[in-house]
Amino acid sequence: MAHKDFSAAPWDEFAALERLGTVVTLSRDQPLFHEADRAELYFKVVSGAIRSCTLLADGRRHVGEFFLPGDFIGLDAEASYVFTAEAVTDATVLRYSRRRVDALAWLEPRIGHSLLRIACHGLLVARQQMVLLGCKTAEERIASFILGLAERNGAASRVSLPMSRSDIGDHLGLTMETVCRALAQLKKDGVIELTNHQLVIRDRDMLADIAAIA
Amino acid sequence: MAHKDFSAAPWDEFAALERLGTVVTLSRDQPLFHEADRAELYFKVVSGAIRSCTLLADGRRHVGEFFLPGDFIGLDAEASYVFTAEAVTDATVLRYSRRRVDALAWLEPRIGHSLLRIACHGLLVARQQMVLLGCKTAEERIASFILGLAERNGAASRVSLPMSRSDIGDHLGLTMETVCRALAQLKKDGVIELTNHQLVIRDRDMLADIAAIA
DNA sequence: CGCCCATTTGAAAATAATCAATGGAAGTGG
DNA sequence: CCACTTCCATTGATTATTTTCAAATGGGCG
Repeated sequence: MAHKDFSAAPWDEFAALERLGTVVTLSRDQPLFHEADRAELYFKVVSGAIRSCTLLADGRRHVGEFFLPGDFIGLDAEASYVFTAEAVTDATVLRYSRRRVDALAWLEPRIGHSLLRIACHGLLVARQQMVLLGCKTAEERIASFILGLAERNGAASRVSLPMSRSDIGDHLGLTMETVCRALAQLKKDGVIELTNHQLVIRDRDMLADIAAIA
Repeated sequence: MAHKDFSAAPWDEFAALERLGTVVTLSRDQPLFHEADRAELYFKVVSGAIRSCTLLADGRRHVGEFFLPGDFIGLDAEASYVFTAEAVTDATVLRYSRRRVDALAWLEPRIGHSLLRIACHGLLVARQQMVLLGCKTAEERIASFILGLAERNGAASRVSLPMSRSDIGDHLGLTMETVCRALAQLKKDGVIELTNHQLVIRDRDMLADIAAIA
């Protein structure tokens, strides 16, 4: 699951791990790993954006998450990865040996506890996404998505949208066209300003209203 | 997240905890805890079924999970519960002091590791559900749901449906009526037999086909 | 400058939701 | 034990949201 330093404390331990990481650079659409690969590595995004994808047999695609700088990838894997991770844009990530991190977790309860907290936070996010997918209309989904991105960016009103409209659609259970129309509606209503990959929140309260947060 | 003994080993530790639990009995629709309650307890289902619910401001409801005998509830909570847990049917659960379990986890890495594995498995299930909600048609959702229940029941072909059609609908992002129609269709096609709260899988391969598993 | 691809917009079609009525099972009280 | 009541499930008809199909626009990059 994605994770930012929402609570500083549990990360002190991970700071010590940083230097164990190896830098990996990815270009747009390049895979970091594939579904069913043996999960031998953990990653942390340094720059750019990564998406996790799952494909159904007939080609339908689901984008589970967008990983942004600071987010960890694969910490929650079991034996194999259950999704493919691909670069949304050119990106750099740090690569860690899972074996080494896990060994540390056994020796040092604080590390293990950090991993657990990250997993639990991932579950929290996953549950919100399930509510979004299970209950919300197209416009509500888009509004929720924008607010979520803004929060991850320190509640800034300027939000970067590095991913394509299709990526957004596959993440929100909508088609590209529906994403466009919902964004156009929000723009028309003066709630957001929008250029292709940059967005400004003009009326956060209205946006939160539309998002129909639980 | 829900959890069964999908892998026996990490549960040996928990077996030792069993005797710390207190029995709680619930009657149909009775809440076990509410969203936003301080999370001071963990639970394990002994009999019956529990559902986790989230309500939007306008009354739309999402059922996150159905917890069946053997499943744990609340292991992944942060400070407060993020959903309400209610009895689907009359049920009995075991109640554990979270404080005590967590203390043990700090002392004993194996306990902590068990908690982590449960959380990761919860994420796995959550991701599958997001794919279901994000990509699948009504009939595919119902087929996936039935298969999921059957698996949790040891891949038996006889499956109990203790929950109402509305519960199923709110879990799958469908209305009660659509659930009925999809079930009727599967019945008509001879894939399942169905009486109100009991279901028999007649053609598992066909059902798996329809489910459009990744 | 021009090409290519992503995005946007429009019109038609489809899936699921809503509205409405009926059927049936479980539970209550006489 | 039966009649009654209530709630849940089912089925049908209509509506609505979103998808699909199609075309046009526009931005970014060579």
